[in-house]
Amino acid sequence: MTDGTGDEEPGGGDTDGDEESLPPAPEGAVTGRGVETVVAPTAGAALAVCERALAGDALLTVSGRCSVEYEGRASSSLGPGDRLLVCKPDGSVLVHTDEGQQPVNWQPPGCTVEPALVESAGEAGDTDDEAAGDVDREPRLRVRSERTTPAEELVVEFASVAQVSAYDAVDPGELALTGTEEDLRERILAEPELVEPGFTPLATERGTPAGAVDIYGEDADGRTVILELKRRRVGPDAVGQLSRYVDALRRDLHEDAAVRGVLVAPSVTDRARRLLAEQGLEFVALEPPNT
Amino acid sequence: MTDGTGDEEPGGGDTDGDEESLPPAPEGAVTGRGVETVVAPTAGAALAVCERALAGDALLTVSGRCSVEYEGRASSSLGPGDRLLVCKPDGSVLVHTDEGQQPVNWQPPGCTVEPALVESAGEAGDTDDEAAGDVDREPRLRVRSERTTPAEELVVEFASVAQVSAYDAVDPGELALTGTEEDLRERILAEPELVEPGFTPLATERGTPAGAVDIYGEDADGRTVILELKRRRVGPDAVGQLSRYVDALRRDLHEDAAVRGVLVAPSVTDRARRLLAEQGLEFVALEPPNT
DNA sequence: TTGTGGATGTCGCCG
DNA sequence: CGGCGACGTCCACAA
Repeated sequence: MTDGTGDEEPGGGDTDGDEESLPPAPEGAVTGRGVETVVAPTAGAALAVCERALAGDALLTVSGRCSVEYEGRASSSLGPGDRLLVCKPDGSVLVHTDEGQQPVNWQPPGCTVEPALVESAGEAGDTDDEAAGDVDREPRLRVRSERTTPAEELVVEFASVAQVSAYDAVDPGELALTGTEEDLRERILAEPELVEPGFTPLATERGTPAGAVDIYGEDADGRTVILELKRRRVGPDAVGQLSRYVDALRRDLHEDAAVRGVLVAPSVTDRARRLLAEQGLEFVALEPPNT
Repeated sequence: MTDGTGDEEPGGGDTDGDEESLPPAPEGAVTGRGVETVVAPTAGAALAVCERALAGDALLTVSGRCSVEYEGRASSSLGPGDRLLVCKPDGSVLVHTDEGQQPVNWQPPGCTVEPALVESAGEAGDTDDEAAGDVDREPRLRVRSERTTPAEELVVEFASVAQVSAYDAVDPGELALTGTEEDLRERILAEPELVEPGFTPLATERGTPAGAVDIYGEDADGRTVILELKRRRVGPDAVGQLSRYVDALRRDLHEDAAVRGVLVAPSVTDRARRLLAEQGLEFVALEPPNT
């Protein structure tokens, strides 16, 4: 399936037989162009779509009222709210609220993802009377994701599922990005005089005891020059980085003061400029090509 | 609308009248629990749902075959593939492929989002014959997002829309997170002897010419002590940070060698430990509470 | 608006 | 697997 225009239902993609009894598309499912969706599903129907998506390496999205618990490198708890859960076939999990570019909770690629039905939560201070609406005392959809090294667990429990979708996504596209630090390096290697007249690059990624230097070379007088490149305006952290490399290389070459350190970036903050001056380091304004 | 269990259609939420002629829900739309969805829509139907979602501050998701162009701080181009587009009511835009936790392209909150119909792309080396399938020579859905400072533009053009959904999400939830650097600070302020016997915190976020110090205090002998806190294992960058603060404070206090610098973190890499030793700085192993 | 540093940062590369 | 640094990093907070 490479043209994505057919009406194949997700979940039936590869019949590896590694999972017995994949559920059929639930009643109310709408399908087309690689999508299988149920709006306002029962918890059971939502579970069925989840299982079919996961078994068929489809992109799973669930919209609904949910709570989220995370435990691992840190711990977090998130009360009920309407959110979008995305589970990718590579094991990534995202929980997005209606705000912010970043997910409120997540799990990196490579995680296990296990959907299940659970009896209603009834955990944190629920009002036990029956006035809470039509979602209590019903089975709920819970999606649990886990990984190791480090051990991390994410649990999303839906009080109500607004929509569940499986999308059989095929993506051969490769992102072509320009304007990166790598582009800046290539620009300098092609035109070393952009740094200063007589500058000669000798190596990239040259190793020092403190790490690899972006560009290593020498100036018109034969002095060693280290370049630290940044694709955007730099602050104090970049100065510290350059400083470490210069110190390490001076020590390594056993000849003090013969190593110049140059920070190459579009611009520099005041504090960073001061730090550069204090340490006898230099700055050259140059930005990466963007086309 | 606060319970999210009704069947209100998104897009009709606030009739501010600032947009004339909001389109009606297109034919084939399925609604329920705050969701309005069309599977395999025409480009026109997809546009209608997009407009209704944006006008009603709903979470908009579009699944389909698309290409993506970005230009701004950098530039990128992404060829056709099946992806998930998410547009949030705060102006965030995400383009997710089937892999990776991070979006392949995005726009931060505060952007304008403008959906439109365009005549088929026909830009990059298309085969102009009619064998390309049923999506060419048809109007296409294009979503264009823009912001200023910096000027950035993102354009997503769909050759085929598999599904479009508007989700009227309401989220009052607040994330409660523990295990952060802030938690580590509070732990130290509550039990300063965890750093060393006789340590006395005097201030947090104390300013220096190099920036604010995490914890400022003095040891049992009355010497000034600076703490730099990290919630996880630290590398050379954290040493550089601490070093800057110590240097700045020594200069500021006009009394050399009277300032101790201590890095407090769960652990430290070899290289960072060496850097600490070289600069006469110290390390204390301590991690943030995680519950 | 800009500067500065934290983050469950994520991601890729390399040893 | 860990170290290291880039990233269109995003993000909150302070000046």
